[in-house]
Amino acid sequence: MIKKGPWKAEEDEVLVNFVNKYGPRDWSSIRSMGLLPRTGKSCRLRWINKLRPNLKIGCKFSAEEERVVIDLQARFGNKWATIASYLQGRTDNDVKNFWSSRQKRLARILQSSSQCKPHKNKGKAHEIPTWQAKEFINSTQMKEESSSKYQSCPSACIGAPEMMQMTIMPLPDNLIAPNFANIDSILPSLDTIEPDNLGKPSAEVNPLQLPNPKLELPLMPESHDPVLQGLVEPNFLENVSQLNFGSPFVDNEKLATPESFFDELPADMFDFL
DNA sequence: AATCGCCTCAACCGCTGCATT
DNA sequence: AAATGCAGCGGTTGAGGCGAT
Repeated sequence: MIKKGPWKAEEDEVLVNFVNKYGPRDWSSIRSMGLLPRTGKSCRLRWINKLRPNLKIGCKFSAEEERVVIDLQARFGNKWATIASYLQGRTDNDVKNFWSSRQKRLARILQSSSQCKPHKNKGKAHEIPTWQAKEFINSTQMKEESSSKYQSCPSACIGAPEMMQMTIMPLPDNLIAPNFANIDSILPSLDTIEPDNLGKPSAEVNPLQLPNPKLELPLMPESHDPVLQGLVEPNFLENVSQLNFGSPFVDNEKLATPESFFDELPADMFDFL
């Protein structure tokens, strides 16, 4: 009979003793030896995610870690184990959970911003009123039209004629922000990461929190979540107006109305941030 | 105080690649 | 070369906590 579900302290103890004695391998022998009625797979997962030494248990991702995950996800995609190898004390499960909850959060922001109905979670700090979302779109478009540096991505020309009639926030000339549509431009130093390090266990890679001259990621403005922080700041519109939402995944012809705009966006459009 | 919705986290599942037989 | 088992990875789900109403 194979046991599933939450682990008990006694089971953890048995598992730790096993690893101390035989090392983190031969997981299936834990069951065959009659030590635990768990699959080797389950034992391995428990060890990696909870019992392994030097894990950051119950510790939220710091702003720095969040920034690293966001940057590396843009570069590597959903290679959670690879990303986790750059974060000391974090597992692929941690990174995966962080990312998926962040995605849900962003998706909900877009969703609530695109619907003119009362917000279910009133009071949440990251809510965006619809009017803000609309100006968000407009200011982005105006930026596209007014700045030649965004012309490299024509698909950023989003919106419809009626949207042009909306109030436009003036764009301060002194604002400087990276062109997030080209994620590589904000990841210059990642080019220097040695490929040989990718995929290795964190103990073998230079974790971000250890001295690593080759991994110096550019700092975003101080924030907990760079996206949400930017959205709730007083200068929200000024910030978002700097963003280029050009995306190869957006079919411009479908973006006929402000209402349809958010529906057509890929859920991960904010990944550029 | 009760309810609801969201968030986080732990654990499982399915799949793939690799090593061994 | 084929079969098998194992390790590892990414996706998904469910439970519990927490804050807002």
